[in-house]
Amino acid sequence: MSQKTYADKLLSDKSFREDFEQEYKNLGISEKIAGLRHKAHLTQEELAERIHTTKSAISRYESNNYQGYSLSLLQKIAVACGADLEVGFAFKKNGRKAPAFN
Amino acid sequence: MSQKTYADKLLSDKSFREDFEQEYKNLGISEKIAGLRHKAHLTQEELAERIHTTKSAISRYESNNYQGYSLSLLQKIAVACGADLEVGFAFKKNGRKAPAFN
DNA sequence: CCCAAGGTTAGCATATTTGCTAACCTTTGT
DNA sequence: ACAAAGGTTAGCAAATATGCTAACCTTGGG
Repeated sequence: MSQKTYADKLLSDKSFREDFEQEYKNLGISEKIAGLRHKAHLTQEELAERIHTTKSAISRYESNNYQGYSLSLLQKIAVACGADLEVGFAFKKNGRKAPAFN
Repeated sequence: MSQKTYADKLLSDKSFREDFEQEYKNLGISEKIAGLRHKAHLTQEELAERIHTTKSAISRYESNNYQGYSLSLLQKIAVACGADLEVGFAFKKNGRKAPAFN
């Protein structure tokens, strides 16, 4: 069906993902978006329709080196996938793992 | 598609969606930013200097009806206050669960 | 081999955010 | 009363994100 996208690879190959997250200081957003979309069983085009944009915009958001995320668009994506967007600040604690979202 | 998902409900039930969007219009970000800044013992002006902007921009971000948050600026604020920015998606459970951040 | 589905990318006009200045308000201390 | 600190707001140019079209790539099925 679909080609194996970067986000797909990130989702399926755990060690690849860990390397990726160390190397790039992304917040991992792109992978989270792709993961959320897949859980909602939507294609990029279907998600795009729900938030009144086009599949190219979704692809851009799921691309690994994108920097321009806005909370408003992230929230539209969340709602369209039946989820909540959660945003918060956390002080680093020694050795403690970051809160798990999903 | 095959089944009526939660997202479908959000999309088809207008009043439900409006309530949802109203409630989560501004995720409480402004309060979280101000709280983080206070925990870091910084004034708006001091925080502004650290991220190379001005106090008016910080005030705008802490104002309760602002809509234009970008992840990049939120992350700068987090780092300047010695914290991490956490972003994630969570599927809704029954009732309202308080976000587990700080 | 073709074709279609799903995804990616480039390039552009428009919309929105950002940084900035300058003014203003409120509180606190002297 | 005055001054200063901390915060708010308006208004603007510049920077950046968004929506869009149109092309392209890759994979799987017939």
